[in-house]
Parts: sequence; structure tokens; C-alpha cells
Amino acid sequence: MASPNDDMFGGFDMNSIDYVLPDDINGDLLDGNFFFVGNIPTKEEYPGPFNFTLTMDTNGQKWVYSKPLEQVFIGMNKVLVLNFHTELQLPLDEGYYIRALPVYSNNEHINVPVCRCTFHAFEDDPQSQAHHTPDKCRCEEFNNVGHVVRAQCRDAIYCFDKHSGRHSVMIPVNRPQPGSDKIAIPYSFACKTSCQGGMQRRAIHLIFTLETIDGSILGRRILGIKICSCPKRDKERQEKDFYADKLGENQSKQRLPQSNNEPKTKKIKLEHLELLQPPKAPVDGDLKREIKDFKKMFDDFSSSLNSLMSMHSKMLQKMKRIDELQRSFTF
Amino acid sequence: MASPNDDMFGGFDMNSIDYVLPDDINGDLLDGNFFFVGNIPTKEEYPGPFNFTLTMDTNGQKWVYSKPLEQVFIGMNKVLVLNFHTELQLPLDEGYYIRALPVYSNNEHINVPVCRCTFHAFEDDPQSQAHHTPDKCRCEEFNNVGHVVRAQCRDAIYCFDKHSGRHSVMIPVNRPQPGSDKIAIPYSFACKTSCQGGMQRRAIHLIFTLETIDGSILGRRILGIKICSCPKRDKERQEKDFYADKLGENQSKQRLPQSNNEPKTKKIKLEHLELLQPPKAPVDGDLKREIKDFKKMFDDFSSSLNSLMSMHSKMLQKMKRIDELQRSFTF
Amino acid sequence: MASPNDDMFGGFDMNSIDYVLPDDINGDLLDGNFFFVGNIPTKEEYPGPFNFTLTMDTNGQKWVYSKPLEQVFIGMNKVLVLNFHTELQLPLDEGYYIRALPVYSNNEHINVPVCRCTFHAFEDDPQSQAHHTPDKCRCEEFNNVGHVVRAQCRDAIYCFDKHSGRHSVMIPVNRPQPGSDKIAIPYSFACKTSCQGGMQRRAIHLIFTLETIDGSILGRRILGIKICSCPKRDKERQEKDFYADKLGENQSKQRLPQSNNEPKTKKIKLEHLELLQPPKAPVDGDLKREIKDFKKMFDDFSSSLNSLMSMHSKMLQKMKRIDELQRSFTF
Amino acid sequence: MASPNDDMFGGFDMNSIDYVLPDDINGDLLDGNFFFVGNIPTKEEYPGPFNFTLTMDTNGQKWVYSKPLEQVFIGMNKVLVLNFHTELQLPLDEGYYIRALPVYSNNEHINVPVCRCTFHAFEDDPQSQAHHTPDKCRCEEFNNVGHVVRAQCRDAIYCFDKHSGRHSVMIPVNRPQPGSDKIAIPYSFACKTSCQGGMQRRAIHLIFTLETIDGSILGRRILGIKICSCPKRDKERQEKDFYADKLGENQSKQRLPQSNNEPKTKKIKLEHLELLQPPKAPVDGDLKREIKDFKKMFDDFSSSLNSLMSMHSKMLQKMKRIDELQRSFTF
DNA sequence: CAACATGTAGATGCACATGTTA
DNA sequence: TAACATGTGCATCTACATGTTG
Ligand SMILES: [Zn+2]
Ligand SMILES: [Zn+2]
Ligand SMILES: [Zn+2]
Ligand SMILES: [Zn+2]
Repeated sequence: MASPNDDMFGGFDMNSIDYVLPDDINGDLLDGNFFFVGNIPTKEEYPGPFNFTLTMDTNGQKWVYSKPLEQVFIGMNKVLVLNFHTELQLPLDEGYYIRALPVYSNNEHINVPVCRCTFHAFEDDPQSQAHHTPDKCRCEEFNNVGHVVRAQCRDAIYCFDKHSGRHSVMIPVNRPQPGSDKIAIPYSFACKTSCQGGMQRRAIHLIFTLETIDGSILGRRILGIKICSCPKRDKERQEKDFYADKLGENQSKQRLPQSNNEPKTKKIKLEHLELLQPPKAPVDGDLKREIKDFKKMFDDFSSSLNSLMSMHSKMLQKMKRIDELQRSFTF
Repeated sequence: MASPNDDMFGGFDMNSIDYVLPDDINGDLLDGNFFFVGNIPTKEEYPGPFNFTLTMDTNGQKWVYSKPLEQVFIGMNKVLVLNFHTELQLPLDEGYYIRALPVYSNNEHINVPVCRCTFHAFEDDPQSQAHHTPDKCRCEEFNNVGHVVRAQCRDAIYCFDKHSGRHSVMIPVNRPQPGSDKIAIPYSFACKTSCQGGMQRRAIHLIFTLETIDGSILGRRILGIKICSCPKRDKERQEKDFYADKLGENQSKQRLPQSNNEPKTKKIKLEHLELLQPPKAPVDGDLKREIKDFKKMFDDFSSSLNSLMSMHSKMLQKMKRIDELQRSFTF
Repeated sequence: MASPNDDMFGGFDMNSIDYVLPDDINGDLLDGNFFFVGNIPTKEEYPGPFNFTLTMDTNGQKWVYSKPLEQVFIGMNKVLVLNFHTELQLPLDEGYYIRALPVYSNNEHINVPVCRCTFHAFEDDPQSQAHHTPDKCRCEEFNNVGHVVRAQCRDAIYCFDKHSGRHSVMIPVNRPQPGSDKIAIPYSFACKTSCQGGMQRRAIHLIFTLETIDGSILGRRILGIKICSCPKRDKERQEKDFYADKLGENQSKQRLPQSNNEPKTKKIKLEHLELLQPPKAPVDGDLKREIKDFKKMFDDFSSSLNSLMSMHSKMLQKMKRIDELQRSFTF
Repeated sequence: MASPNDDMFGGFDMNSIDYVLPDDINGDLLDGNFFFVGNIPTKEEYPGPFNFTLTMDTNGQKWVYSKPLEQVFIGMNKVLVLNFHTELQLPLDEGYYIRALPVYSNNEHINVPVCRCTFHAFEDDPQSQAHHTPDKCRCEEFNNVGHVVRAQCRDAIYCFDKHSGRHSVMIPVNRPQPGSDKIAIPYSFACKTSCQGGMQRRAIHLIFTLETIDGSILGRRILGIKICSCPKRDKERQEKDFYADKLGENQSKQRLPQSNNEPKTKKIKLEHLELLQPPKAPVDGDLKREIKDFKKMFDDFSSSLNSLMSMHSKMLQKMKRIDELQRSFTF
């Protein structure tokens, strides 16, 4: 995870927080599109060959940034300007893009796409026409109804990946950059992290990737974000909790398995709409009802399968680790 | 508004709280259908010619009733059994009905129909097909998607008034009642009073009317209700506030509190309701094909799953073996 | 499920309870070994071509039988004599067997084999040598350590099915039967239904199948059983509950989906041994620990997969039903 | 037995309950190692030359302490932090340890070692390899399988005395203590007092001894403890019984109650303990192969699972489509 | 921004299930 | 067989998360 450091870009933007990480592993593995493990996007920072970095100006903003939590707190539909920068000049022969993709922070939900909630989506597309068929997205025709993350600029490209079902937004960076390759992108967010029938109080991270037109990934940066009504209050409370936790932790130095940048886990009620639907008697062998029932079963099954997948992906990691360990043994 | 009085139905049901009002004013004025003032239903109690009354058994229920507030507090989708009774025998030559209609308590919203929220409606009708055209309601085809108030019995009739845009539910009472005309109706509620994009924290009342088939109103009873997650807590708080207010009487500084239930003066007759009975029709060829396709996919999936299981069981064995081996080694 | 009727085998055994069912469906489907749906044995009664029946003498026994519950209550290691009978003479050219197989009553656990608990198994095989490898069972060498159901006769054959991991016991019936083919088998049970680390308070049924030597199934009978310390007390309590439930049910005639002979569901704590194991710090990249961790993850995954399978099998049923319904539609 | 006295460590920790006993009898008799009478450890308090004391903070803990019973009630695997203290500075030339040893309270069982139950031990060592030979203990290799009492700190030393067959845990206290020699040890307990095949509802006491490296005993403190599921309830009941008994004093008709803690008179020295440090050894070739195999299987499984997921996602689409179709039809 | 409204998750408590003792 | 011991499941409560109001 990024370790902010306020004074880089010497003399350039003193209030910018820097997210540059020391060159890390696994960058080389990723040269295709999203690097998915069963629909799970990577949340690893990756400066890449051009040292792709993310900074932000935290002064006088309407949002707040928590250093210890490495997280932005912002109101819905407010603008968050982020600065992206590459240390080395990008070759100009190609088109480059910065993609912003939201993912759930918690591993339990990381495999489900982050979408708008029914309530907010209803305003833009009351009849769910934009996503009538699951592998097709007509968001553009409906005010980008499905996109939580938006870029407030003309040249934003709203994307939908039909395999993962995820929405993201891309900004081209191929305009000539004077001096250093720095670009400021004004983002906004069209749902709260707490939206019922949407993110449902599940924390999210934003994944920013520097990509070529063909989807090759040249850098990746991660940023935690909470979209809520009282950013300041929530930031303060969470920081307080964070420090309290750290104190309690120090005492007995507990090893928490919280992999990735998964925050302290907390069970979330996934409003699977209590199906206490009126206990109707079997009116008559009604096909319709049966299909409906099956649909419910199938939905349950699917969510079960999802959690299975998440377990599986954890096993995959572990297996990798074991493999490494084992190889390194001398025998 | 109902004022409970514990000793009616002498020796009938000692745990029933009785809502009979001493014959009150203006009852005689109302002998026709609903009385609206620009889509505003009447919230006046009216025993009518048969002394129509509402009672309930408050013992050992999952909901709670606040006497001072004259309000029921209940969880979503929980059942509230209400007892209706007429002192005089209803003539048997006609059909009678008891209608339940929710209205906002506050005058500011009393003219807007009480509907389900986008979130909960989405479950039953993601494409808002049931209310595609404003003066038409196809709720019946969509699990009564728009109805907040439901009756958990077979013979419930779900109504929609196209002039007011209001949903209500009716129960026929024309079956011969032995002894007294008492009927117990199990209601449930498919949204919370706080539902975002629905009732939005606006208090509501239920209006129960005894009607003939042609819509003439023979009695009316009112009951405040709050559908929420913590009925007990909320009842207690609101009662506390209620008493606190009564003390400081003059400065009523509450937010948007539970009611302005003043009797309206001008009233208008409610349209006759369209009783949509779900017309049975044959399954469509398209659907049939889709189902067939799905079945095929499902079969494939199942066999795949089976082979997965067999792989899994082999893994289980292997894992056991590894475990043994590992344990037997000291390293 | 069997409907006991005390006076069959006219003059033969007046106290025998009869489990004959009117010839039922699906018998013809089963002519192989166990009829598994993803490791789920069938719990349907099937008299078969010889009208295979199960009776018992309920007088003066140390165990008790509850007619309404269709269940035997018996102490651990006590003997339960069951009488099996075929109406038609079995052809003598072949060997026949009666197999007794215990399964969990509740669908949630029906796919996991019924085994002895760690505590009781420990006495016979402290080092778990009998089931060192999962597809091999050396129970015979260890006092039949894994068998909950035992037959107290010399010619009992203790079986293990490596695919399902289930233990069962078979008795040959090929000795010449005078008059009617009746055989009395004395069973006993080596664990309680409540055994921690074994059945863990999960209700079970016994499945008795009449089989040929090659595993063809000629009849099947089902019997609920609870092995406990106070059979009488528990029977009485459960009957009381049963009747109380029936009363409450009649009132509002709720449609419970409790398929098969699954009793009223009750969540069971599957002592997955709270792994609050001392939060050890990562001493050093210890392969051993990693493997152990992986094992835990794998175990969780496996149990998840199991429940997935159970959901899947329910979906299978539903799909079948839909298919039938759909075919029967005229369009 | 400890008798709490609230005001020691004047001004030190007001919430700490202090267990210092006024120098009691026979303390001076014991200046060597454990004192056994045929494998019976001493349960006498002994402040020793440094006034060794035991205190605990009973505020806001997840466990409860009963003063009248002089006993802690705690859930399994929960942490109990105990504070040990010596009034006089320990000479720094030697290593000192605090040992925690559980013993049965009742004289009838005091001579049998307190061990983990078969059920809980099974998790860590299904084949009972750790205690294959009675005078050898390889607990360390099996997650300390035999130890009921554990210390949640890195430097815990798990001991086994082959003569008595008892497991205990020691914590070194030889690090320089600023000011007073106070040390807080977080203990946890890996079986319930009621565990079948283990403690089997037999009450236990913990014996804490301050020892030198060579086993000389410099102090001893005793604490009753019950590890159970409902600490609060059980504490209250036992206190009630305790007071009831005190009233009816004479007829002590309790079942197998919490203690006969009478001082034993004859004592014997405990053997020197073998401190098994887990010897690191290379991985075995067999294991390596198995892991490799498993990895392969797992990879296959994973890819299978992936394809399953893709099938599943197609089914999801189809299901959605069916749902739409079905909704749009009135049948 | 403070006070409040209201949903959620985890803790607590209670009634029951079930073994044990006498 | 009755009284008790003790684990379990569920109902309830409490603290908190988070939106809303003024
Ligand atoms: Zn939203
Ligand atoms: Zn709603
Ligand atoms: Zn057992
Ligand atoms: Zn145990």
C-alpha cells in the first residue's frame, strides 16, 4: 500500500501526497488486461517502467485525506482531483490511458463488481434498460447509470467489461505533456459507500492503471475511498478507531491474516431481502412460481459460489506461497 | 384517531384492545365512498351504521403498540393481525369488504401516494414494468410490487386507484360469521417507513374502511404505524419524546414527527377501483425456449460440478495423506 | 414415510408395527447401487417387487417408538431388534442382503457420511489407523471403529463405500426361510446422536435396503432414530413439541418447504473448532505452518463446497419439476 | 488458596485484585522443587522469599472472577491476563520462570494429569503421535496438542514431566524489570472443564510457581478456574449454591463440586523437565512429492472451477433473460 | 456541525437439549 | 426418574455507523 510522503516533485506541488512505492514484484506478470484471479482484480501497487505515480493536493478541499488510513473521505457527487505522473516520458507513438476501477476492499466481496445502487440508478434508468442483458451495457445512453466512478472531463471514456461485469472510466493521456507527464483528473462519485442495494457499507478501493490502447498495464496505483455524507466526522472516527486498535494490538502483537489491503473484517448484511414473502399456499401447479423459486435458489447458489471463489482465490495465493517455500528448501 | 378502551366484546377477548370510539362527530356526513380533497383521503374515524371497530391482541406479539402515541411499531415483513368487528349484523344480501390504505400522516405529504421504495420494488420488478404507464397498475403480475400493505390471506384483493395513484388491499367479509361479525386479518408490510426512495422516514397511518361492493363506506378506522428495524426501541424513544413535549408543550421543536391528524373538512369521493384479477395465459414460446436452453446449460453445469466434486474428493484424500506425512515429520 | 399399522401379519406378531407403503414411485429408477445425487442417498420408501417390509415389536423393550414421529429412541449400545419380511418368496438362486445405512435427516448435512465421534472412536483406534487413507477402511481390525450402526450377529458384514465414505452393515438373508421370508436383526448403535465430533446433535434416519449380491436394490425402508441417554424423556418432549407445532400450523397453514423427511430445521454448530489458536507471530517462513493454514482453508472450502452441493441437489429437483410443468403446458 | 485483598501495590493498580496471602504456614518447608505425593502436586500458596504474588484486573474483561469461590470463569480459547509480581527484586544472575500447571481440584482425581480431550486433541494430532510412548511428549510438533493451559506469548516454553505425565507452560521472567518485578502473562485454555474424554466436568486449579532454571521453587500461587461456555451464568449458579450450602452447612450434598483444596502433608520433588525445542529438519522427499502432486491436482481443480464459473456466468445471463421474459408474461 | 434517526453487527441472556448423578 | 450441569440456538439488547435536519 502506498506510503504517502508529502514532498516529492520537489518544488512542484508541496501538498501533493505521493504514492510511489519502491519497485515491487509481480509487475512483470501483468501485461494483458486486468489481471484477474477468478474475477478478482489485483490490488497491488506497481510503479511500472515509467514510475507511474499518484499524488493529490489535500489543501482546502471539500474532501479529506487520512494519512494513517491511506484513504480519501468525500461526499457524493463532489469532485476529487487526482494528479498522475510518470517520471519517464511516455513514448508518443501510442495512446495511453488512465483507468479508474472501484473494487471492494474486503476479500469477501472483492469478486463482485462495484455498481450503483438501485435507488440512484433508478433516477437515470428506471427501467433498467441499460443492463437488460448482462453482457451488454448501454450506460452511455442513460447518463452512465451504472458508473459509480466518473471523470468530470469531456474526453472520459466509460467502459464495461462483460467478463467481470465491472464498470470503469478511462481518461486518455496522449495529449502532449509539457515538461513532465503530469495529468490532473477530476473524479466524482455517484453513490455513497453506504448505499443500500449498492455498495451497502462495504469499503472500496480505487485502482488506477496506466494502460496502452491495447490494454497493457504500465503502472498501477491504489487509493482507499469512502463516499459518505460526513467525510470529516467519519475520517476522525475511523482514525481514532485505527489508533485504538493499534494500541490494543501492540500489547499482544496479534497476527491478523488480513491479506491484501483488506481492512478489519466486519460482517455485512447483504440485504438478500428477507424472502418472508407471504406464505402463499400452492395455488395450483404454477410454473411461474416454480421458476421464481428456482431463481431464488439459483441466486443463493450463485452467491455461495461467489464466496467459494473468494476462498479459492485465497487458497491459490497460499498455494503459491507453499510452492515457493518448498522450492527454497534444500533437500 | 382510535382511543383504546379495554372492555368491549364483553367476555369476548380480554386481551383485545378495543378501538371503538364513542360515536364521533361528522360520521354521518360520510356515507358515500372515500372523501378526498384533491387526492387526500379522510383520516377521520367513523363507526358507521354497524359500529365498525378495530381491535388487536397486544400480548406476546412481535410488534408493540404505544397507547399514548396510538401507533403500532413493527418490523418489515412481520405479521400484524387486526380484528375487525361490527356490532350489528351486516345484511347478507351484499358483499362487504375491508380495505386497508396507507397514507402519510403529515399534511405536507398526505397527498402523495404511499408506495414501495425503489430498492425493495427492484426485487419484484426491476424494470418497473408494473407501473409503466401512470394510470395503469400491473402489480399483480409482479408480486404486488407496489403494495406496502399486504394481507396474508388467499382472498386478498390488491387494488389500485388510477386517479389518486394509491395502492390498497381489500379483504372480503361476506362469508357468514357465526355469532358476531368478527374477522381477523393478518397484515404485513413490505417496506420500512424509512425506506429511501419510498416512504423516506415519513410517518404513515393506515385507514381501514368497511365498504360495500360498490364502494360505499360503512365505517372507517385509523391506525398509526411505523415499520422499522427496532420497534421496541423506537416506540420507547417516541413515547419519551411525546411526554417530554407534553411538558414543554408550547415549543414543539420535533423534526418531522408522527402526525398531523387533524380532520379535513372538504372531501371527495374515491373512484371505483379496478380489481385486476390475474388473467391466466399460456406460456410464451420464447420463454419456453429460454427455459429449455437454461435447462441444458444447467445440466452441463451439473455434470461439470459433479466432475469437480470427484476431483475434489481426490484432493481430499491427498490432503489427508499430506497431513499425515507432515505430522510424522519433525521439521 | 412409513405409516405404522399395528395389526398386519395377521396372527403373526400383533405388536409389530408395519412400515409397508402403498407401492410408490421412483422405485424403478433404482437398480444400481446406492442412488446418489452428489453423494446423497435416497430416503424414499420402496417396497420393491417382493414387498419388502419392516416391522418391530414395541412391547417391553428398552427402547421406545414414537408413532407420530415415526422414530425410535434408544440408548447407546442397546439392542434394537427389527423384523424384515418379504411378502413374496425370494428366489433362492441368489444371495440377498439387508443393508443398514445411517444418514443425516436434515438436508443440510445429508451429504456427509455418518461416522463415529472422535471420543468413541478413540477407544477402538486411538491412532486413527483404520482410516489412514480416505479410500481405505480397516475398521474390521479395530473393532469396527467407524461404524455407528452395528448388527449383533455373527454373520454381519461391515461395509465401506469409498466413493461416499459411508459405513454400513449388511446381513445375509440367504438361509432358507420357513413359511414367510422373515428375518429378525438385532442392531445396536455405537454413538449417540449428540456425540460431539460425530453426529453432533444432528438427527439421523436409517435406510434399510434389500439387495442382491451385486448391489441391485429390491426394496427400501426408512426409520428415524435417536440414540440418546434418556430415550423416554426425549420421546415425550419431541412428541409434545410435534403436537404443539401441528396446532400452531393448522392455524395459519404455513407452507413449509421441508423436503424429504427433513425435520424442522435447526441450525447446528458444527464445532469447526474455533481456530482462535494462539496468534503466533510468523516465526519464520515456516512451510509447516503454511501447509497447516492451507489445510484449514481447504477444509473450509470443502465444507462450503458441500453445502453448495446440497443447494445444487435441491436445484436439480426443482429443475425437474419445472421441466415437468413446462412439458405439461399446452402451447 | 488465594484470598484477594484489594489494596496492595499501594497506588499501583486500583483495579487489580491482589492474591497475596499473609505469609502462611508451611511455606518455609518448601524450598525445593514441586512437592509431590505419588504424583500429587502441592496446592498450597507460598509467597516465598521474594513475596511472589498474583493479581488480576477484573474490570471489563470477558471472563469473570468469583471472590467467594476464589475462581475464574472463562470461555475456551479466551485470554486471561494474570499479573505476577515479586516484592523484592529477583537477583539478576539467574534465569527465573513462572510455571502454570493445571491440576484437578478434587482429591479423587488429583493424581491424574490434566490433559486435552480426545475431541480437541484430534484436531491437532489425529493419530495421537505426540504421545505415542507415555514417557515422551512431542506436543511441540503438534501445535501443543496436549496442553490445556497456554500462554499467548512468543517466549512460552511448553513442558512435559515424564514421571507425572503432566503438561505445563513456563514463561521466563529474566528480562530486566524497571521498578518492580511485575509481569503480565496472557493465558488461554484449549479445552473446557467439561470436555468429554478430557477434564470431564472435573473442577481444576491452576498452580503458578516461580522457579529458577534448575527447578527450585521460590513461590507458589493457586487459582481455581472453570473453562465453560457460559462463564457468567455458571459463576452465578455456583455462588448461589455456595451460599446456600453455607447456610445448610452440615449436609453438603453437592455433586462433584469445585474443590477439596486441603493442604497435603507429604510432598515429593518434581523431576527436572525436558524442554523440547522443536528441532528443525529438512522436508522429506515423500512429502515433497505429495505436495507436488497435490499442487498439480489443485491447479487442475482451479482451472475446472474457472470453467465452471464461466458456465455459471452464462447461466446467470440466461436466468436474467428468463426472468424478464417471465415477468413480461401474464400467465 | 451538532443532535438526532435509524439501520447493523456483535454481545448478552434465556430457554431448551441433553448428558450425568443420585 | 428427577434434579442438575452445561452446551446450543435464538431473541434481545447495545454500541456503533451513518444519513438527515436545522
Ligand atoms: Zn446509491
Ligand atoms: Zn423499501
Ligand atoms: Zn460417539
Ligand atoms: Zn476439549
